[in-house]
Amino acid sequence: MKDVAQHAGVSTATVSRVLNGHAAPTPETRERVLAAIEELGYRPNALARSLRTTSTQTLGLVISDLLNPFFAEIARAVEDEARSHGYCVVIGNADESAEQEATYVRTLLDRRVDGLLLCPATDDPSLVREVSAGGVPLVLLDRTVRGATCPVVRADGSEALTALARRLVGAGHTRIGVIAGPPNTSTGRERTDVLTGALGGLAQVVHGDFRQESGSQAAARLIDDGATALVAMDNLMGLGALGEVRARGLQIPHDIAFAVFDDQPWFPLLDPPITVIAQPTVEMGKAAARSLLALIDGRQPDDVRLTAKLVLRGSLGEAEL
Amino acid sequence: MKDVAQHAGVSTATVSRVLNGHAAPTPETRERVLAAIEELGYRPNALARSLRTTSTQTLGLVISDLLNPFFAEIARAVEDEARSHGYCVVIGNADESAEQEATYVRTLLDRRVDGLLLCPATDDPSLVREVSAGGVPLVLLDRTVRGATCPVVRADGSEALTALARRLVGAGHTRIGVIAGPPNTSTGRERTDVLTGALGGLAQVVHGDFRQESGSQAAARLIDDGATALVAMDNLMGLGALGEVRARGLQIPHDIAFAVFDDQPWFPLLDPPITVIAQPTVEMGKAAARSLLALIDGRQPDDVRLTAKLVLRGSLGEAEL
DNA sequence: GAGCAGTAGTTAATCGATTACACATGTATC
DNA sequence: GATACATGTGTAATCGATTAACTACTGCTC
Repeated sequence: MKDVAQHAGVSTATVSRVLNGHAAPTPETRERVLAAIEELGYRPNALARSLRTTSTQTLGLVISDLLNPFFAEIARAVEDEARSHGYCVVIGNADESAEQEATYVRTLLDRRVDGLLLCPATDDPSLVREVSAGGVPLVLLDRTVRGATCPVVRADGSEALTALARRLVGAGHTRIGVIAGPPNTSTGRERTDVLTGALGGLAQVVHGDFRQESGSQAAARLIDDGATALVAMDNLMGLGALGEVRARGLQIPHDIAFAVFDDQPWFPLLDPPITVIAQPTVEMGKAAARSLLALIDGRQPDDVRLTAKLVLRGSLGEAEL
Repeated sequence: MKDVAQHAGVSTATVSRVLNGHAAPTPETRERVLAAIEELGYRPNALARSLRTTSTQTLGLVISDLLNPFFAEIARAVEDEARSHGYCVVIGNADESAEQEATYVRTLLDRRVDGLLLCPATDDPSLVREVSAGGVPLVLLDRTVRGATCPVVRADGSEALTALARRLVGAGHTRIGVIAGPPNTSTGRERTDVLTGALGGLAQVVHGDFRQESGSQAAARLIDDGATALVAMDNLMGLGALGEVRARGLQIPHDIAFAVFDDQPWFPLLDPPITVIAQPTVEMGKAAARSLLALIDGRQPDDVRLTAKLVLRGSLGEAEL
């Protein structure tokens, strides 16, 4: 910057004003400065700028698993929305581990992100409290924690799950296997509660960990126990469960009905196409980013609850008639 | 930091020394400083530290599309490897647009990442030159550019493609549709060249853009032109093409043989399971991160070429006998 | 022509860390 | 007892920007 100033025959203050569009420099000075910048190929040091202004124009996003297309889509949406407002997004991968999540959150805070989006790995509120205590704007995404005091953006699957339950019961299923998420996550618990509630006593629940492998194992147990229908509570466990169904040579929907919470582009390609509860992922990501930006702006955004929808495709068999 | 120093009755220099494990402070002073840090809940400002040390312990990764599971997996692997060496990764989404790619690269440079991993959207070397001119360590991943002067990490699919071609020809296919990547990407061009070369005059090539939609369109044209086999050059175009095949009610492999470059966890679940050329994505990501860290370390890593493998699963029909 | 307002630009403090150098103290050597 | 050397800590410059406070100049009014 000093070089640029010297080159243009002005002070660094003037260069800074040109750079930030401040209300001072003569058009003529402006030109000279811009020419010098161009000539020297100068680029301002964002670190120094941020140190001085205490604003990094960066949002932190900590998610459970980048490999989960659900989160990848969310990340993508957050990023799009943030960029359109001049913000960058730094993504942290917590790998469904509370410990790694905490590490990442702290790293992002140390780097002074202007705000944080968090998909909490567990519903333990201590990390959230820590962030809030630091005064950093925080929005929870997809999942919440006990006694959350910050805005939350999530999808509401109650209606869809109830509708799904009604169909399964109506079709005469009496042993319905539910491959649930971990009970210490809000989504894991709530989805399962709603579904099992709506199924009356017909549900058999096995908990997985939102990963593929746990899906196959849970499916194996449930099938062994005589389930005639399977509902997986997220797409990765759904993938695992499908693998198990295939491995056993069972036909969907003839031998077993099948549904998944979360849609994926390839579900329609299976034979039969898989019935799902689709979450508005892109909307969730965008809404969360908007809430966070509002918070950074000093406004107080409301919680956002978007609706997940049941999409019938055929894998439930007669339940879809 | 000043507060901590005051609290512990020492100077900021000593606090800094304790923080960085420097070879000076007395165990007793150390304790006092650590106690003060604990008590005040002090966390060092990474921006200030980076400004002073000119090291951010951060790598930049610019990829074409986070929603493409291939890149998501790479991102994940890069991140793992980087973290295990104490580095963070900032991911930028170029969306297959050269312009957005350039914007992102510059943003990352402005933030003074210690090094950059780039999956270039086109084979135009100007951006790479710009980065190199800035003296920032750079490694290319998956794709290269014309006359690249930096380390490149990629997968070599020649053998696999040749083997695939041999099988298709051997099975008597005479109109083989190739859904190719954009000709201005190194992977798009090379894979297509190898395959069409190996197919003699039997290939019909339609170029897509590595996205799902272009895959369906290309498939539609090729099927209209009488193709009896389809090979998609990446997983997203493969997904699109599969959709088109299904939409037309064609049976794989009876009506049409099908193969995709890139594996996906759900390919084995289709009926029949899809034959693919699998790239060692995790290895690619890790290798790239390692190369970049070596470069940052002042060493000169060699290019890395990993081998992609043909995985036969049944979607080629008699070509697999 | 003195006084005042307005404009363009400079000087220097500041953000929060790191680190070269200086200094004080204690120990070993002759 | 003087000299040398090691050790632990403090002082202050520095990284590269922003910006409040100040100065210099121009032009206008009375």
